[in-house]
Amino acid sequence: MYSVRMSTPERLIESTRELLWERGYVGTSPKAIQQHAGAGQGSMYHHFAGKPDLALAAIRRTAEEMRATAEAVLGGSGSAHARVEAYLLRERDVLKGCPVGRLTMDPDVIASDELRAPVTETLDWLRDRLAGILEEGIARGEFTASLDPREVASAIVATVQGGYVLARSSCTPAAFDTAVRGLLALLGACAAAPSRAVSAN
Amino acid sequence: MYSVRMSTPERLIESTRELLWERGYVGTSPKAIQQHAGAGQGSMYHHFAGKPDLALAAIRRTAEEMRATAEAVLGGSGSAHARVEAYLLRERDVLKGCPVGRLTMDPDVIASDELRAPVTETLDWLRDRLAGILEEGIARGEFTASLDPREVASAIVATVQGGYVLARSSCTPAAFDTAVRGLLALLGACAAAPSRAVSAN
DNA sequence: GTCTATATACTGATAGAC
DNA sequence: GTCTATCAGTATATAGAC
Repeated sequence: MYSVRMSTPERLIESTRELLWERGYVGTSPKAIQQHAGAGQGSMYHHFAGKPDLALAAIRRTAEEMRATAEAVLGGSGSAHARVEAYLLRERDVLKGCPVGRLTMDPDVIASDELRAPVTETLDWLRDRLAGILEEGIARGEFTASLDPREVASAIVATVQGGYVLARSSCTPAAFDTAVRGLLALLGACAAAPSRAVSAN
Repeated sequence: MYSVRMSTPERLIESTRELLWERGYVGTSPKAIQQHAGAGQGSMYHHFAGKPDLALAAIRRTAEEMRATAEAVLGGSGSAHARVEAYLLRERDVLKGCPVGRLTMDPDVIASDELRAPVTETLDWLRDRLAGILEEGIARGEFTASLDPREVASAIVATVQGGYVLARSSCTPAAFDTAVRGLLALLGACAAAPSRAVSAN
């Protein structure tokens, strides 16, 4: 239930965001949204064409927020490794899963080009952003040049998405952290050998 | 629609397995199962107590099958690295997602200890199996001893689960492969330096 | 903008005939 | 074992009063 000071469309969008995160698109009914938002049926259908329309607004906002959250960490200063590490170790509501990534398991979202678009764009953006940082890192001699930045970036995003799966499977946020530490250990081993880097200078 | 030679309970379980894979628990109705199985309402409720009971039978079988499929690759001969690589590169119905892992995004599955148990057990088993293989690999000098087998095993499972997310997000199986190649590249860089391994012998 | 009434189809199940 | 009938409740709206 949101503050009365939030407009009805706002409350509907925010309620939809929460319910989509918690129950997915298939598991979220207009009625549940209305009750959560404290809005009537007519009110919802006055402001939005229907469930897909409202979901689209909610998904777009969630996607945008996720990009902003990631950018806040990835756009920081520090070495490439430090920024990737900061991204992986940033605080997360691990047991709730990724509000964007979970939508890929929703058949009705995947079946709709419109609903899927913000998901695709966000994960693509994240992978490309990480790839750019990794490329910088390679150029600076932080990582061995043998790494393909795009492949490693994909592995990073996948580890995070899969980390949510492991955490939810075992009902322990620690399972997420374990996977992330495994990835960081592998990434750390790809630091360009210091001795060689030094001798190359 | 299954062969008439399959018993009704069998057809119901197999139909449930397919629908759970495709639409999840929340998105799968008893009616849809019955139609897919070519069975009537009464028939389904005669053999199973209800939707959760039937889903449990289906999930258990899917989990068992996944363990068998993984074991067929992981139990093979070859170096630890080769077996992990074979597991990661094995053929998959990538765009359909992981029939076990996708259940972690199903609120009703996660909320039920009984339905969640086979999921937890399977992913735990897979991580432990991989950890054992990695430990072997470290003992044989294939990987640097600085790696924690359990952490890396978690990262491997997570990359696979997240690979499905990336593939479904972009509707391209290649996205899965890209993430896997990234992980394999990182893992390859953790091969115990050959020169040092030789000099240590 | 919000409300109530109404509508069709589906959900998940029970009852009892055959 | 399978079938049809029935049921209370939900899903996803539309219509029209206020």
